[in-house]
Amino acid sequence: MLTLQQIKENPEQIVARLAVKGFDGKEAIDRIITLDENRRQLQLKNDNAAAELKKLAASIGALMKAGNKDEADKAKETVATLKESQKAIADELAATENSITEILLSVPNVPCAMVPEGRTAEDNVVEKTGGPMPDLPEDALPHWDLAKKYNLIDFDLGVKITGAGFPVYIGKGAKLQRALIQFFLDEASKAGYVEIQPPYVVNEASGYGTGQLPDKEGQMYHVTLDNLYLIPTAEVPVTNLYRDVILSDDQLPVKNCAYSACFRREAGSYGKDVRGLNRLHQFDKVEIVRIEKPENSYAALEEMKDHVQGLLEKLGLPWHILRLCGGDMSFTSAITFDFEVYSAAQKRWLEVSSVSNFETYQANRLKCRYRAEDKKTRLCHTLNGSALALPRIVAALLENNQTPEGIVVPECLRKYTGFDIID
RNA sequence: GGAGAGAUGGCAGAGUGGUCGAUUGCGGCGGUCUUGAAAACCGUUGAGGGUCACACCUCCGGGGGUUCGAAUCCCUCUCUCUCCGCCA
Repeated sequence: MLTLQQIKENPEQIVARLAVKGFDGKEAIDRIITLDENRRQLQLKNDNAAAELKKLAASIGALMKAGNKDEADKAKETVATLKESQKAIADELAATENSITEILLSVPNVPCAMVPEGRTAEDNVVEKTGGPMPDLPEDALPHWDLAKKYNLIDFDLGVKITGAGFPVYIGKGAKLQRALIQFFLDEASKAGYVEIQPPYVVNEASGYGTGQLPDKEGQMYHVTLDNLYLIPTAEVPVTNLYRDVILSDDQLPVKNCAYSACFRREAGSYGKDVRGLNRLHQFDKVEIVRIEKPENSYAALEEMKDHVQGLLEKLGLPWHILRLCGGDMSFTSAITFDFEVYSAAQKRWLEVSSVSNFETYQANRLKCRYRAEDKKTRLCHTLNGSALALPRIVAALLENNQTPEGIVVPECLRKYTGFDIID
């Protein structure tokens, strides 16, 4: 969530920037400012009353010790009335604070200055394109047919044992998965990311920390018996490692990577978007997470983009980078770049990575701070990105690399798969 | 699943109703000494709100209660640890 400080510093600018996201924040921001003024007054009243009560309690203690019971009893009476009025103030203060938090939670992050205006995915800006565009024959097969032809993935078996969206990878299909995971992790390590193996199940507090709760509750699998949630991305456990933490100078920047299976209910998805590997309830992903000082976060973002681009280049896939417009960005992001690869048989672009800077929005909820040079605590900037999500990479690899002889495995993966071709 | 113990500042660990936001040790920071370092010694060192800055207020796992007064007593929830059982 946004900080009160941010809002108070420049409310007009915040409202103007929120409009880029298609969010009308005028009312909320005005209300927050009013409530905050109110809060400070109540705080002052409350503090004074509390101070008075403390003094009285101490004096009663002294009177009792001195054996002056009458005086003490008299003082007790004053305390009783004062206490009642203090309680009323305290309640009002608490209510005001709750209202402020509630409104703050409903206001999305402010897009940074580089975010283009726009409402939908149509308005995203193609920033950069690369990779070899394959020239496939007309009868090229989509990946779901290839998966069947070479017995790599069995969607029906997944349905049998679990349900739609839970594919079973078999033989070279399974090995290809493992190879990609290993490749992505090794590349991340080379780039200086410390590998983390997190739990795949998190508690409620972690869900709130990264903002999946309360808004996106329906998107996570919930283990009701133990009130735990299956992670939708490793971002959740990894970022929450730094919840309620004050990082020292030598701990920054934090660069973590993590492989995890990801679980998403994807309530409301349908149609061609969910065919084959395009959208799954369980998939594999290597995530990179960074925690940075504010002044470094945009340089870090560029570094992350370069890293992801490098992966796609090594895999030899046609890619482009989209700078998401305000309307297509997530609630919590200040800026997001999506990477898409071209899946040549489906003849469509598939999103394989999303790299975002959350600035202090996520850190504020997480209470992830660092000790600045002036010894004060400041909120960190948090960033994350997929590097990369497997299913659509697999879809594109299968489709783009199909030949009459079989599916050619990219050079960079061969030492992990142990084979050059799927036939 | 059964039985028990516990949750206090970066860590360890005191504190069982009255200046306790909290003894002490370790760690961190600053200094003295030293060519430098170590050791020793001295000082300093939680977070949030509030203020121009002070003052002041809140926080001893969460919530509620008793009391003039609670880290300390009561209720409740959550979590952790130990032993037994089961098990990768």
